Order: sequence, then C-alpha cells, then structure tokens
Amino acid sequence: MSTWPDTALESLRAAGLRRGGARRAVVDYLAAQACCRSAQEIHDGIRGRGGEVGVASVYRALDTLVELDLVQRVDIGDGVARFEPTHEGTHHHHHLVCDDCGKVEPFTDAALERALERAAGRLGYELEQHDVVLRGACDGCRPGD
Amino acid sequence: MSTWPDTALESLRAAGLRRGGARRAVVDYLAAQACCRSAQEIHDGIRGRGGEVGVASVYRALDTLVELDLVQRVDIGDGVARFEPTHEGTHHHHHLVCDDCGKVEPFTDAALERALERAAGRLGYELEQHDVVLRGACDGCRPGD
DNA sequence: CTCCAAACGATAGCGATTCTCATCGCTGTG
DNA sequence: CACAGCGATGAGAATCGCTATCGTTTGGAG
Ligand SMILES: [Mn+2]
Ligand SMILES: [Mn+2]
Ligand SMILES: [Zn+2]
Ligand SMILES: [Zn+2]
Repeated sequence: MSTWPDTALESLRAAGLRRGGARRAVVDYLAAQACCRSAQEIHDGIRGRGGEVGVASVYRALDTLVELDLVQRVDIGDGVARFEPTHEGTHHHHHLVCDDCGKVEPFTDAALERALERAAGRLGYELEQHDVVLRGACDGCRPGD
Repeated sequence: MSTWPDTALESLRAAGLRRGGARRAVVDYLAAQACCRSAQEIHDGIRGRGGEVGVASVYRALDTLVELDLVQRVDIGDGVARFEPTHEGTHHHHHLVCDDCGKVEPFTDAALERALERAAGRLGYELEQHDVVLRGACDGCRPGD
C-alpha cells in the first residue's frame, strides 16, 4: 500500500491530467495536515513555503480532487469549506467542533461507523459518503466545573 | 407539552427580548415547514404572505434563535445555510442529500441516534448537538439499474 | 525543437451574509 | 393616555468566500 500523495498523483495521471505545479502543491500540503483545511489556509500555506499559486488554481485543484474522490469536503457550519484527504481505512474520521472557540478536532468511532452503514442500508439512496459533526464545548472553553 | 412556536416565542420573551414582528414571522414560517429552509426561502416565504421583513431581520432572528437553541443550522455543503426548528423528541431527524440534483430529504434512524449518543459519551466534549449528512444519488437521479 | 491544449495566475464578478445607520415602535412610567 | 428610552427593524453598503474570464505559461506528444 502506497502513501496518499502517491495514490493521489497517480490517480490524477491516470485521469489524463497533466502534472502541473499547483495541483501537486495542494496534494503535498494536504498530505502534511492532520485534519481539514480551508482553501485560504491551503493557499497561504503553499505561499508560505515559497510556492506561487493563485487562489483560483487551489479551488480548481480541490474541485478535481473531490471529483476523483481523493479529497473530501468538510462542512462545519461556519460558511467556509474545508478539505482533507479521503481515507478509506485507518485514517477515516469525523469532526468535533467547539461552538465557542471554533476549534475543530478529528475523532474516530468504529461502532458509529457500523451504525451509519446499517442506517444507510435501510434507506433508498445509493450512498457515496457520510458526514458527522458533533458540536459542543471543548475542554478549554468549558467553564471549569 | 406545548407546540414549538409557543415554546420559541416564550423563550424569546424569557430572554428579555421584545415582541417584534420579524422574529415572530420567522418562527411562524419555520414552524410550518417539514424540513430546513434557507434564509432566502424564509425571506421570500414571509413576503409572499404579505409580510414586510428585511433580509437583515431574518438573519438577525435566526441568529438569536440559534443562540437560544430553538433553531438548528443545517449545512449541506452548497454554500447556503439552512435552518429548522430544534426538535428534541418526535421530529428529530437528519438529512439525505442527492449529490446530483441537490434534493434534501429528512430521515430518522433510532439505532443511529443511540450510536451517536454512545459515541458522544466516549469523547471529552460536553456535547450540545450533532449533525449527520448522508450523500449519494436519489431515486430520481440513479441511473435505472 | 515545435506546437497546442491543458493548466495557471490575476482579477473581475457573483451571491450569501453581515454591518451601518436612520427610523420605528414596544413597554414601563407618570 | 402622552412620553421617553432603547431595543428592533429595513434599506442599502460593505464583506467575504467562491467562481468565471482571459491572456499567458508550459507539459509533453510528435
Ligand atoms: Mn464515517
Ligand atoms: Mn440525531
Ligand atoms: Zn478532519
Ligand atoms: Zn430537516
């Protein structure tokens, strides 16, 4: 099994796409993150390393990657779309959002995944994806009780 | 047990807020819907009935209602925020979104709710809310197989 | 090496949401 | 009931995330 950036770049090539700098920079940036990032963060992050990408190219790259199911869009409800690599196996996770400070943390729960699968089975949809966001107060924001 | 609009208007009064027309119109409109609606839809819906609300007032009312936990924000990933009454008991539901045509449908699943509760118990957050969005192709958009 | 379409970056445009501010109208007081 | 004070409201300006446009660059097949 190869690493996610390798798989991603390979899939892009297989889809007949050229190997441009912008797409590669987005893939590399996302591969180095532990959780989802906004397009702005990605843009800034790449520029911070000296990369010269336009915002439009970042959005275009994300579009393509989402289309190929290599990247997943995460919506936590603040009006800003975030993106992270699609992990089928070991890194698959969902998100905890602190309503107070806005912190986003990943979490995993095998039993929940099973329940989601079963729930999906009961519905008439051909399911592609599922998103779960849990909201509340994080350790830091909880009034010390 | 009283109806949702009554509870909502009561909570607003209890919070020391005056009884203005805009907030009431938003509560009434939402109470009549089966699922989430966007701010635009709410605005248009109220005006269609002859109401004279500004968009700003709709957004302000929604803000307040969300703050008081009377209304829940639903984010299905199309860049438009939707809102629906917070139902604890019988009307609580989550959403199915068709990636193709964008249709949004509510669904309920008791086993899933139990799994969510248990998952929440395992995490260090003080949970307030949870959102689940399932995505895929709906009956109409699925290539007839 | 040449050539062309894909990919790019800058920037204008767009739609959703928020901000500003002058006005309006609850609500408690006299 | 008249009035004052202040929260609520509506119109429109401003912001912001995202998309469309367009001229330029460049990967890579021949
Ligand atoms: Mn999952
Ligand atoms: Mn639920
Ligand atoms: Zn994540
Ligand atoms: Zn709904």
